[in-house]
Amino acid sequence: MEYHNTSIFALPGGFVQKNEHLNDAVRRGLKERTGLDNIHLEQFYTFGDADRNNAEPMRTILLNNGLAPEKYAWMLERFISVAYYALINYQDVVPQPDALSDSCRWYPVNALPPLMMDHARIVEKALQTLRDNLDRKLARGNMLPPKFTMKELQQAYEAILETKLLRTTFQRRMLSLNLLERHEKQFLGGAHKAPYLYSFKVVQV
Amino acid sequence: MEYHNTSIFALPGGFVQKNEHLNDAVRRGLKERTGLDNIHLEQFYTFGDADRNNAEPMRTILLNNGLAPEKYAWMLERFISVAYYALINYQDVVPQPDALSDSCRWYPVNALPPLMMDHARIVEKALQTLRDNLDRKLARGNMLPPKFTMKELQQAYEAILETKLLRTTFQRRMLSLNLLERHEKQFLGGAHKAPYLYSFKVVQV
DNA sequence: ATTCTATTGTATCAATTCGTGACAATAATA
DNA sequence: TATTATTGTCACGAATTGATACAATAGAAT
Repeated sequence: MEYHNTSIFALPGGFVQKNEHLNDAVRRGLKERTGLDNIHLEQFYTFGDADRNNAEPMRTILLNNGLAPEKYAWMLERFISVAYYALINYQDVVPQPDALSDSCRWYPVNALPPLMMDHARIVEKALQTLRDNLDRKLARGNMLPPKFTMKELQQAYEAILETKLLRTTFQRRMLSLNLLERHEKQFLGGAHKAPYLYSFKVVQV
Repeated sequence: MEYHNTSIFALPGGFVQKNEHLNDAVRRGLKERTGLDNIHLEQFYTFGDADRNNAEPMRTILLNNGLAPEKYAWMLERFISVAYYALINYQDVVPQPDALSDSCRWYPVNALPPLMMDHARIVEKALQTLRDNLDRKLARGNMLPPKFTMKELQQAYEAILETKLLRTTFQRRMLSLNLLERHEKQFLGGAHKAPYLYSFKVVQV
């Protein structure tokens, strides 16, 4: 997300209202930027160093939006950020900028613009959290369609872990995890045997 | 921790000062209650429901401490709690109550008094977090002395996971994790073969 | 219709890891 | 010196994993 006329890039975020549940505030933010609703959001860390807030960029942002910094003094103060990620299919979503920003769009994680404050660290921590114990996380995520092929599942793993996996071993392991339900075959592919479709079983708490 | 004359029990906690790092605030709280310093603290979740704060018990606590609720109105307001745990040897520590409480002591997790607000859920979440991927966590914790026997290590696992583990398998697995360094033997035990001492290798980032 | 092609579901087999039991090697004690 | 409980390690079958092979297709090309 880039703020108006500033070349300052940031992760999308927002403030929690006085009587709003923290989780609701995050859902609200997600809805505003993406239109998405009913998405599983995973809280992964709370960043609370006092010096992570930098009044300067914030002042610049306000000024470039025609807002008097004195009137929005609270925005320049120190705040604590509770960070969340969601797993979605980015092709389904065109993110919308908010009033302060002129662009909000997807970037590959390895080609992010320089981010303000400690936002790069936040991305790092999100990836780290996501990568360990991926199995249960993909099931709760919203990255794959309700029904998907084993190949799509494998590609999701490979994208997140940034490694290649062996097809047969992967398939055997996935099936043994007992998280998948097998459905009818999918016929509309190429000139080859059609794959089964799978879905995640309803969550076993 | 029990508040003065109230039968209200709570996990020890505190507020973050305006210019204090979040992590420092937690360290400060730990130091005040336990005298412990340089302990690895693991942040595990941030609890932010708006209705988790309940003004009533807080008002009772203030009144029973001779404090006027009007003067401490901010304490009755909604706040967000960032939760941390640490792994320590509880026998090394006698926790100290603070100004508002008349006792602060250890309880077995399965024999906790009824806790105020959502503190029982916080304990639950801490245990859950701790239990998965225990291997790396014990190494960073401060539960075991710098050098310990394989048996002590196993007992730590068994205490946390609340299961019995097989001695041979456990030993083999621990050694294969490549986290331990073996030292000289320990001679002061009973009438039997003396065990080796081990320590955790310096953290491999 | 028939052949061809790429992908998919499984089977197979060796390599590795794990569960289990056995056993020899002690420190202290009697 | 014998006794005793605990420890380090080995041994062996069972289970899991890595790697390769191969038959079964769904559609395209002939």
